[in-house]
Amino acid sequence: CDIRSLGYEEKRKLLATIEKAVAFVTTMIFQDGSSQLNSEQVLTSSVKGVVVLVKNQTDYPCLPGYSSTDCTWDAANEDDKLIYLKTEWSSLWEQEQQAHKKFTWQVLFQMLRCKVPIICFNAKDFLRTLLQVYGNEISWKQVADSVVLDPRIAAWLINPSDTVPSFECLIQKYFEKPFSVETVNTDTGPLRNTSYQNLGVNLEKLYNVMMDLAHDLQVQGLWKLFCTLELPLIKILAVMETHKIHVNKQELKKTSEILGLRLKELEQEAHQVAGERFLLTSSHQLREVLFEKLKLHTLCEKVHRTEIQQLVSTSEVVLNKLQDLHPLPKIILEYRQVHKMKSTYVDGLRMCMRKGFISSTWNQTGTATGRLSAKHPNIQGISKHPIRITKKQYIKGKEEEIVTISPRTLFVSKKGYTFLAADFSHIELRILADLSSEPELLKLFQEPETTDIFSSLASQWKGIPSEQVKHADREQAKRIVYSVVYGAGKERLADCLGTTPLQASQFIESFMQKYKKINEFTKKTIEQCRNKGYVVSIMGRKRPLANINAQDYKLRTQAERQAVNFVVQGSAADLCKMAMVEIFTSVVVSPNLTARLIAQLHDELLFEVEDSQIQEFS
DNA sequence: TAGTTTACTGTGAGG
DNA sequence: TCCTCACAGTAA
Ligand SMILES: [Mg+2]
Repeated sequence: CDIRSLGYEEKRKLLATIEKAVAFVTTMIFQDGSSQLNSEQVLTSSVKGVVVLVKNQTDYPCLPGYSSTDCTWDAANEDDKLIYLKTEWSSLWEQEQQAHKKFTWQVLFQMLRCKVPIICFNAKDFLRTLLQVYGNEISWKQVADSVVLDPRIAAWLINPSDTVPSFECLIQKYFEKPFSVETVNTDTGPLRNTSYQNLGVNLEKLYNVMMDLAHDLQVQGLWKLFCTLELPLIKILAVMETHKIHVNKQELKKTSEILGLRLKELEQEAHQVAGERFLLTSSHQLREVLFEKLKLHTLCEKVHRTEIQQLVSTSEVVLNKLQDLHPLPKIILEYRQVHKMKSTYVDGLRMCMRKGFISSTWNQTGTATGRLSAKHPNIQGISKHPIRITKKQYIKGKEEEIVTISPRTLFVSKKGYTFLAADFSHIELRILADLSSEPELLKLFQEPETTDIFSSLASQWKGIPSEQVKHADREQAKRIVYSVVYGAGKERLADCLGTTPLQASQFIESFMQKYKKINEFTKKTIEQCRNKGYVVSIMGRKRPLANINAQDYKLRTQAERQAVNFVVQGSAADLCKMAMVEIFTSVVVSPNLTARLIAQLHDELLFEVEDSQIQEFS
């Protein structure tokens, strides 16, 4: 039904029906007539309305106890209602339209409030759009209270390596019966009968595929992970995406100019010492200058090569080794640092800016390990370290000024609010200690005198008193631990530490000797993966690794490293998500806390907290 | 032909 | 050594 044709009594009845529904299957409709179920990229055109299939059948197979045999596709229940809710109004001043608008959000509000599951492909986009359209009528805490199901996330839990690009792909892969998606692209008229029916058919398919996936999740022991972690996260991310972070626009413009000037200077210097003009940003051209013209690599033992083409690399580690041979590498190193800062953190951020604010897009199904990822901007990858650059003061004459630029300070909290971060301490290493039961490592974590795990580790490993552990020892211990655990070879570790491969191999050997149980853990993990074809994290998250039994050595050993890495990184992701859900929920249920979650940086949560609530929130 | 799009590659920031 | 995203150059 179209709610515009309903009378008062019918509207009242509809709201009552909604209360008693078993599920809502829904999609947004866009201006161009497409929906979230079309394979073409959405979000290019604005939202026009929402279509909801209200499922009312009483013999509905309840989710946890679902068995796929009672599900028949053609039995679209007659009690089911398909409703269209128009969310955009051309002329709001007409009283009749005002009434429609009010009723529309009453329906949507009811759907969110009544805890009946809302099934939606890309549910995060749906919830975010509701918050954006009804920002004044619906609060973020109300959205956080709703119950949503997203089959895309279910599919990703079953196999995190394939991300399911569209609804069509989802149907092809997971729908028991081979039906194709009905094309719904009629860009004329509000909703013509044909497209209306096709949408109904597709929503019915969406419902059924969600049921099938729910069953699969239960069979694979992923149901609890899905319900307690991933589903609540959908709402959290939707709410996060509606919160805008203020960035210092003037500062951004100014630093872009300063960095641009410095780049010009460095470019000049580079051309001068190279004796020719070339593009400093081109690794190909730089390689020609450094290695074909100047032949610097011949004066240096064992230089790193590129992955695919096996050419001599121009990466930071190589340039560091070449520093004493020629002035060019040092100039390039600084150029790269300044260029990265300008292109990614200053100009890149400006591109993401809308009216002085930014808001990242979060991807819940983009990683193979269960982590989140962010883009536009990638707020998880903003540089921590400030850089110092010398700025020539042309106006005042010969004076030089040193300015420091730190990308993170470009983000500013709202007036009266403060950024507050909470993070885990060495979560991956703790998980490793737990999973391996390595006694020496466990002891270090349990000892109250351990203030810094890597310092203690360096002390214990090298047998030197903890007071004598230097910063370099700590850094070395840190690198060795993570490198060895995830299976780095001696060459890679040597590159990483700046030592010889021989020394690196001795480090690996001595580490394995001292912490035998860690080595046993990696062996056991690989063995389990060989037997089952997949590895499992603490919360039961899975990663199938088809190459674990491959003939090809390179592919097989890669799968082995991925297996070990997944168990640790994936388990860490589980715990970080648990913390995220728990802390977010505690803010939602609090009647007075107004703190907003800004970002998740894997093991760190960043909030914006009202100044007067910092104590209570902490 | 000139200009745009796409995929791949190398590099470097985060964890 | 694993998992990401952004940017720039290059060739198709
Ligand atoms: Mg930390």
